[in-house]
Amino acid sequence: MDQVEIFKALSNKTRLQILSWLKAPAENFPEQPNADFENIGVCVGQIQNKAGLSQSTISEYLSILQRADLVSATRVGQWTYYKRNKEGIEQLSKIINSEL
Amino acid sequence: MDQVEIFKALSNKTRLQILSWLKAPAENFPEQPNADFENIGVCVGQIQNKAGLSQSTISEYLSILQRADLVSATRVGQWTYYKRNKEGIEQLSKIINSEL
DNA sequence: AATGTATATCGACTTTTCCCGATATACCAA
DNA sequence: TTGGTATATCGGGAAAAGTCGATATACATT
Repeated sequence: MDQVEIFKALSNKTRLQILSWLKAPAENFPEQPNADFENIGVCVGQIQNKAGLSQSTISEYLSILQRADLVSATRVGQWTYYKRNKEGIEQLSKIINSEL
Repeated sequence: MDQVEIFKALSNKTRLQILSWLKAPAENFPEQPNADFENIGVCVGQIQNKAGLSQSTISEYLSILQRADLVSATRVGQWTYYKRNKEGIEQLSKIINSEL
């Protein structure tokens, strides 16, 4: 993964917010029926509601975060659940500590 | 300082390189007469030579990095020396560890 | 099979970023 | 004070990102 792409993914207020919401889903989202968001993540619709941007924009933002390895996605039925990707974020932390 | 501005500053290959060069100036730049770059930093011209972009572009890039608190500048005579800003980079590291 | 819901993708428009050359400013030396 | 060097700022054209509404796709329910 290109480092520049990681930082570009983070260069947007809404995407930063999404990432911080996904750090503590229970504090930031109402409960979901049939899906434990601590394990599987939060579905696109909930993130969209909270962010207040259009569905297409949020879907694209989530895929930008995913391409940067900052979140991961799981499809279950008609829903896609996104959650924070611990490894990717640790990787970023390492880049900063070793290269900058 | 706005977090988004910090990540924007890092969303560019050349600016990331500059920052990594400034982490170890002695390894990345030829000696400068009359200026210890470990203490005071590296002048714009040397950075420009190494980066291979225009003078105006590099000057602007350095000021973007400075506004993000990632580097600091010292003017001495006709030269401006830029160096890595340890505090700003530590701050960034903290943001990532605590908020993302 | 038909309809409804969740998400992804497309096309378009606007705003921002990239990067340049030209010019301005600051400082130094003769 | 004139000219030279280093850096900053300005104006602009091309490329990328932000964001939307419309449409496509995928799945579930009847």
